[in-house]
Amino acid sequence: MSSVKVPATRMKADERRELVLEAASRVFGERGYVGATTDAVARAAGVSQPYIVRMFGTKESLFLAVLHRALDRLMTAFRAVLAGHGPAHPSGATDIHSLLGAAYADLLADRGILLSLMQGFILGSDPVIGVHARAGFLAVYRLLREDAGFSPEEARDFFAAGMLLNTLVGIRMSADYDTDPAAREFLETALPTKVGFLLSLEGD
Amino acid sequence: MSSVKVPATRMKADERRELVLEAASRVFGERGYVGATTDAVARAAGVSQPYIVRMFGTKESLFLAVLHRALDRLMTAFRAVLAGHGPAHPSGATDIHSLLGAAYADLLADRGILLSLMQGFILGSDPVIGVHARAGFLAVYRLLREDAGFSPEEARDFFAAGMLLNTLVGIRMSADYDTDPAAREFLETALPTKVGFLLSLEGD
DNA sequence: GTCTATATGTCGATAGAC
DNA sequence: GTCTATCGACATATAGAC
Repeated sequence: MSSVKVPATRMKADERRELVLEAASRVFGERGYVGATTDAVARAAGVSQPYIVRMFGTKESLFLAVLHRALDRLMTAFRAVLAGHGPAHPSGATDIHSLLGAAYADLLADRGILLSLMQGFILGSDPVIGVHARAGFLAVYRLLREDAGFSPEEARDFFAAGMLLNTLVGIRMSADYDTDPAAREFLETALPTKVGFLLSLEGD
Repeated sequence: MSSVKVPATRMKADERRELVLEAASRVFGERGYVGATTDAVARAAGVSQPYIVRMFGTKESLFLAVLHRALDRLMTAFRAVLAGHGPAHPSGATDIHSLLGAAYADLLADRGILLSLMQGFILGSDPVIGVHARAGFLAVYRLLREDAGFSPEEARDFFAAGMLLNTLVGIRMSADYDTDPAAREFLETALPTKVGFLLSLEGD
């Protein structure tokens, strides 16, 4: 087993950047901001650790890039729904609530997006990351209130459902699906259309 | 300023343990599991760092103790409500939903409880902590379903509201209360009876 | 019961070659 | 655009005194 590092094939900056951000989202989502190492991100992206630092300057700005990428994906998906360009709801529902909820759950497909979002959300006490996390959170809130026409109570309940989804993914509730009836009941109640997909993500 | 370390006054093991757990809850809640250092916990508790390790063995088992303490507080508060011994609801409501919700929000008084709970919840991928976090989460779920008589949908919605509260505290949304109308509206909608208290917790 | 001193390991970041 | 080598800071855990 020769684990000699072969130089990664040259790539344009933008492509490599997106590739690294995707890897970083998964790593930050799994281990959290502090727990994730730039070395783990580098290995996940197939490049060297100093190159990660070279590209993003610091671990902190790498995380900020990951956070903003996640927020961009979220806002883009929501705007597509509001413009009538979003995917159909699995149950056939056509109301905005259901469609936005489904769009949010669909972000699960891009592993790490919701998890790194959530990691950012609990870093509110960090003087730099906290500012960005709150700004992003509130931007989504405004989109719901102003563009989607939600009432404050509807927006609150929508966010509550979203935070529950984030938490269920973060706690890896699907790991107990087969062995604990309560876990199974909870998952079937909270995200009936996504349980199968969650279970297919075995081993992080 | 002589910062020479004076030996902490001798104390019985149980008292010191509770004192350390309270300090550790705050530190873990603010910085997360990985971000918190045993040294920061030690300083917050007024003892030396090696003594923390001596008491709990490892940082991991210290966190597990913090997690279980938080779950104990939660379950105890809920059982008191169910036994009719809980505090009254600030709005005068007497239904179980409102009373349990108020009991949950009251845990905010013990700084760090809800935050370290949430920290545990997003550590599901950790092979040790994840197991304890899921077990605790599901124990609360069973209490709601079996002892409080909630339907699966009611339990889901109750948890959703709880996870939203945890997230709002974690992201320090109250930091934007005065400067961002959206933050203000959200906080007033999501936890009308607790905004004042949250704002009084200036500076973590 | 509690401390000081320190070994050991790890991580982010820099220097510099190709 | 990408790598290897390495420095310096910090954190957990151990050893052992009081």
